Amino acid sequence: MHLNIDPRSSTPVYQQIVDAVKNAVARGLYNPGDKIPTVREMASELTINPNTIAKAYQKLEQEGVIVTMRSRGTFIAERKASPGNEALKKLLKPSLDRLRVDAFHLGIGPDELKTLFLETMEEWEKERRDI
Amino acid sequence: MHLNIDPRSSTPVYQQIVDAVKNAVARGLYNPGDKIPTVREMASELTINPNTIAKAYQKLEQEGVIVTMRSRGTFIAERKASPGNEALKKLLKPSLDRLRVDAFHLGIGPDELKTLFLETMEEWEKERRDI
DNA sequence: TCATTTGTACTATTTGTAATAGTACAAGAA
DNA sequence: TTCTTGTACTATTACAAATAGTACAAATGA
Repeated sequence: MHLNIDPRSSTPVYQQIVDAVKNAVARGLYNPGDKIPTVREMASELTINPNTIAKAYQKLEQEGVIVTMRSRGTFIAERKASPGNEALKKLLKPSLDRLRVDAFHLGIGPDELKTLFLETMEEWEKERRDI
Repeated sequence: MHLNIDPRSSTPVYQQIVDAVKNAVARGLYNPGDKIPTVREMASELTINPNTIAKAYQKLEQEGVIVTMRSRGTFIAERKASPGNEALKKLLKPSLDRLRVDAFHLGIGPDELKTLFLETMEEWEKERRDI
């Protein structure tokens, strides 16, 4: 579990941990059932207070990314199925709009953005062979 | 300038203003040369401290979204050209990756995400006829 | 049974950022 | 000059993040 945490970043450390774990799972670096380090282990690895790690794990569990089993450890959760849900798709709308706004102010038009998006999607699909 | 600011949000008020203005410009609601309210005007409209508005305007000027002219007011800047810049495109990579990760954890696969993305792009192009 | 492991809970403290309040200044317009 | 408008500065309050330290709860495993 090599996480790059930047204590000087404006995004909170616990949030960086949440993001990093979600990223690793989405990339297939961790699969359901895999054990991740204990709160105390990761705290000493990263020289971060255990409370901060615990907070990150609690958020990850709330989001259904991991499951914790007392005295056994913490594990990557089974992936939720639930596709086709319209409500869920709407959760992505703000991110998509944000992307469009950012692109605009970088001087990147709709066509270029489409290309960049499709390129990124292809990269992801190459890396993950297990989806 | 009807901005919806939520003082209880976790994102700072000045950042909400920055986002709202960038959003309005990207949607074509404001065009280069348009005057936006003065610091004091917007402060009294939104009942927010002028210092907070000033901070937002300073950030917007740093990003090249607006230009301020002392004693005249603040205006939407000319849009920067600068397309085709590889470095700029790389700035969008984190947002694109983030989108992919969020979609994954919502149970939305690559194909569905592509569809959602293209739908969003079409909506934007319908709204803006002046790009 | 009993020690160990592991996540959880709690309080106190420090630090940094956001926001407000109030005042004052600088530069251009009228 | 007077007014407008953005800018700068200090002080203060409020809140979230992070650390530190301690203790507890539940399951494991010898």
